[in-house]
Amino acid sequence: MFKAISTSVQFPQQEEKILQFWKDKRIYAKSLERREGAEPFVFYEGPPTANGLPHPGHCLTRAIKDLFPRYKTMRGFRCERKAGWDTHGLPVEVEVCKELGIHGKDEIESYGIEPFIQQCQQSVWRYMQEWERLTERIGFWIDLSEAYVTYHQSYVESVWWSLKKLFDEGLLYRGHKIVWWWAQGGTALSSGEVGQGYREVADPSVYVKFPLVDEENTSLVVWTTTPWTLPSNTYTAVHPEIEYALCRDAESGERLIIARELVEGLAEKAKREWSVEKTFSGRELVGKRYVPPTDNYYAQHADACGTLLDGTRESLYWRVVAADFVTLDSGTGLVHTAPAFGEVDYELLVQELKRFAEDSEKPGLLCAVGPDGKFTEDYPDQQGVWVKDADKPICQALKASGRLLLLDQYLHDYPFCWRAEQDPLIQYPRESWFIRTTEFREKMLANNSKIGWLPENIRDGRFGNFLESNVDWALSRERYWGTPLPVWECEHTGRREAVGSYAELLAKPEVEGTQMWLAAKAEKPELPEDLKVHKPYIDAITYASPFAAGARMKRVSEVIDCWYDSGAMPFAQWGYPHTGQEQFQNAFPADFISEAIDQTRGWFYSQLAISTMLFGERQTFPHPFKNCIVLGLMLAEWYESKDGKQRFLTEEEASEKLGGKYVSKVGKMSKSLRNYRSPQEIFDKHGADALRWYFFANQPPWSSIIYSERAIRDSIPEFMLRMWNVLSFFTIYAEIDKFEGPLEIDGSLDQLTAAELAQATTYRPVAERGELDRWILSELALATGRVVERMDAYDNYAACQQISSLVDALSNWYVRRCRDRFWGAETAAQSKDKADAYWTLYEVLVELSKLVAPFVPFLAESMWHALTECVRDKVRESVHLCDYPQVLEDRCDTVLAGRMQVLREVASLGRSARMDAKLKVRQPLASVEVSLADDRHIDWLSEHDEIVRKELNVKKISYNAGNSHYIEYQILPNFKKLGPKLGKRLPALKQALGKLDGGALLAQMKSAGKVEVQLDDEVLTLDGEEIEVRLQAKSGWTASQGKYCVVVLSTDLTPELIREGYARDLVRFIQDSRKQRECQFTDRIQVFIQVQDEQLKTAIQENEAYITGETLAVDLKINEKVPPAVSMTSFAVDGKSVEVGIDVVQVGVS
RNA sequence: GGGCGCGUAGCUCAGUUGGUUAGAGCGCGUCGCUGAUAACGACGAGGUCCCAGAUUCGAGUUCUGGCGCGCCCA
Repeated sequence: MFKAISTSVQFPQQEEKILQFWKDKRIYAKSLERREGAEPFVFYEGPPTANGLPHPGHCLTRAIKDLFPRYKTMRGFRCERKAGWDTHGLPVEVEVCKELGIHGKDEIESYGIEPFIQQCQQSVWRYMQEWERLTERIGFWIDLSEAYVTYHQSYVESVWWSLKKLFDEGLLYRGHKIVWWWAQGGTALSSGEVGQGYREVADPSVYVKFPLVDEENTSLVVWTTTPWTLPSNTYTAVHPEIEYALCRDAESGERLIIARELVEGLAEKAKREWSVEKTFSGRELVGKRYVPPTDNYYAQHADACGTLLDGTRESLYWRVVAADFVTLDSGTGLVHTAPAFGEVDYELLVQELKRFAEDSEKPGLLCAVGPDGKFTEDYPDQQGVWVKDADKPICQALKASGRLLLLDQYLHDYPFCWRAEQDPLIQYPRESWFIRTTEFREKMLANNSKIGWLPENIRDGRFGNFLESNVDWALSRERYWGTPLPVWECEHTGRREAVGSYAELLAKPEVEGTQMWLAAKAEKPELPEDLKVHKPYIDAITYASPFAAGARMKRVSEVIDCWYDSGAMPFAQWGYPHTGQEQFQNAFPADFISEAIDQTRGWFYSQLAISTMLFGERQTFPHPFKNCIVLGLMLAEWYESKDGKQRFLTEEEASEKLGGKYVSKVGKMSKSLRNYRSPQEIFDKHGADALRWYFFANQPPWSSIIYSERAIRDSIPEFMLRMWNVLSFFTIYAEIDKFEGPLEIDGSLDQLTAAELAQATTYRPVAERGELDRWILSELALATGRVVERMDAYDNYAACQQISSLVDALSNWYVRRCRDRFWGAETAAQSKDKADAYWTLYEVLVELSKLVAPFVPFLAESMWHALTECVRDKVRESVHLCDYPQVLEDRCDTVLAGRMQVLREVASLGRSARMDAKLKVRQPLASVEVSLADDRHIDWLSEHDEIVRKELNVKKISYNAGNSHYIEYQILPNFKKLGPKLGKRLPALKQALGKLDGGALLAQMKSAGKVEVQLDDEVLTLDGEEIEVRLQAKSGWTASQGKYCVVVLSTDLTPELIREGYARDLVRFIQDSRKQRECQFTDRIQVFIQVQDEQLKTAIQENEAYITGETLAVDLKINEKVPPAVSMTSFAVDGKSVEVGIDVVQVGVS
């Protein structure tokens, strides 16, 4: 038996109950147990950091990460889901510094590294609870209790193992690199961090003259936006292919060298008159020596020379060199090169160094700036001055010495520290550790080419390009809270070795320093063991050097980039290879991962790079992941007052506080602006399913998604509520009719498949049921097939569209057209048709609950429970323990689908035509005529149009194809078919067909099966496939036209039809009264009517049986005495007044 | 400056190997239907499919060059 379910439902509360049910009954665990031994579907969780609050963007990733594992589990795979947390890195340190009120490395060190990292370890769990709550609330099933954690000893040791492997293969090395340097914080920043800090600023734009040494009164003109780098100038770069010009200044007579193309523009800017004396290629400039803008280094090294490989002599500094990176986009075509402060500049120096012989003097790295960002004694003029503060005095000095040609301002984007917004970053040379990823470029590309990227353009676009321009991975960080680089160095020889685990370290000869950890632990027993593999404890451990007798091996001081931690996750989550070898083998590579697009250079790369380097012996790509959905950016939507004074409101708040005067805004989500609402608000107001469905069904996941409360709210009526209403409808009548459903079945039940349901006594073979039943079951089967196909291709968006249109078909056609089958007086046991209707709707709902389970898991569970309550102990306790629906091929009926589509169009056009004629549907009409483009379905339609007659409230529908006098027929060529055949003659054919009588052509086609058309000198014969018939109602008729047909209304009304319409109006009014009186569906009533108008009275009397039947009235009391308890309400039917009152006489009679 | 993506109705977006009448949802307005419905249906916008060229019998769709926006990177 079923219990009626109310249509008013509070999804959020319902979801909370489902959460509790899942927890109490261990449903997630059971869903895994059920798949024990099944083929695995491997999912990797990209670890979030738990030291910040989760925001709406995380909801999307967590939703999509849940969807596919749920789906695959229902499809029969075993999908373990291990959670993970990213816990290392600069953001953690910065948070802790904030709390402690300290800034910069000096202060950390004086605070003490030991207490500092202890704080860091604590800090990473700050928002753990919020994260876990979000994860659970959105319905993301993942094993949080066994989460991997990047600071755990086993994880760190896995990372060490991998680094040792790279070290032993010569892939981990120490070298120079120009990094983005945060001088105040004393550290390099990762590219991701730098990217967050770009801001538009105005920098000085200076054009400086570099006088040539060997040509009097002639200067190179060089441009820079960083005057502070001029004291470290080393070379001037030109492009060998670009044309340069020697110009003469009309006034001063001095000669200047500038790229030919830029002469005029620059002269104008400088307000000078320059005449070009001659031009030459950049190649001719190469090697020319010049005087640098400041003499700090020049004074000492002006004539320094070295020996080249070919034995010739070359000056070390201040000459023109060739470089391909020089362009004419800005500047002068001559580029000031300071290798200490630019990556390309540095590269140029490296190239230069290669030209010199092994034993020669070589150019050094000129760098007049210290790591603190201040000038050193190498540039005494500004010693101790912060570089940016030196721009002005340097320009002044240049002006004084006559070297300054032009001073201007230049607007451009420049990076600042993302944590300290006032601190500009500078490029600066540092020694650091690198991984030789460039050696694996080809392999990484090959690996990438096999990955199933969604969207596909990531492979050859963003990600592919990134791999193409791969540079060695700058691995080390001069920080504290991170995986320590496991390299120990001999204090005498400088030789190094890597260590793969803590045990391996302790097994080294003459180990010392372990007591530091032991002492800390003794003092604070609560410290987690994991800290012993971190700074400073690990730094304390030394051992005897194998390279020099008596020397000690000491660890290098750096920690590593935390991106390496996350990229090592495929094996480190198991502690591989020290532990978890089997788990690793079983869960590598992943079938599926998903993160937002910002992970392209982050987790997607770190995983691919590490895996490619480490598991190169694997012959089959891709690894470590096969498919990856790259999610779009999540944008915030908010409302604000027109003057922008009140911002970041919800729509409700805005309309409340600001009246109508507000505007909506969309923008990037920003932590500092706090322009988004907590996900919890959405969960409380609308529920997790609404949010999930909005994410899955409203756009492909890789397009950017606006986190719009309104849009999320809209997904409730559009889809969820519609489905819920159908469920509610079913249960209301199933209860009234005592439909037993699966209770009829004595045999075994499990998950209510078609085969199980077929055991029921009143369940009839589908083939024996009516058109509508067969149709909706066919729609279900067809939709199931398409959903599975799309989901297997990781295309949730298209899958959702299939589900949506299925629910629309169910609610707006099947149920709508079947309602009276459920209202009949006979019970389901008595009436085959009624039983068919129940079984059909029941089965569709059961399968639908499984179909939507991965998408809206809460709603699906509620549906499943409502549908299975009566057989609870016999069937699976959760829809998530069921198998995903199978496509029942024998139920797919595409012919029926096509016919029903025409039928639905007839109904739709009929309503449209009625609208035009201002004839409301309650007014019955004698007939309509339907003109079809072809006669394929005519017979079927004539037999099965009862549903449309009811829908349109007409007595008769007549059909024709090609012989209606209401219709004009236009014949067009089928362009697709005839295009390749006729080519240029197609427009002529179109014209020729247009001139002929369409009706006649159609008749010809009918009788002969072909038409003949005169085209030029030729007669073309066209078959039915080669022409297209287009219908148009002739003017003057109430008609509506669609894709397949035209519907023409007969608007003639007889008095009888009019009276019938009156009766329907009355029924409608009585039903409304029942509703207002809150009558039960089965209550019997007495109807009192006071009516004077004779026509109306006749109408009521004539249709009494109809009226009482529809309204469950015992009888109608017309113009009789009304008991005082009955209140009368008057209303007008077609302008004729009538008073109606009702009284319940029998409660709940079924 | 480079790479990638996007530009279609008031808003958010679909638009399948090119086929002649370009769609959906939302919002808004009007009307209608309704004893499942907080729903639903119909009608309304008269769309320079960002612009310009090219290919083609035919271009929203392909190619080239612009313009604008977003993201990533310099």
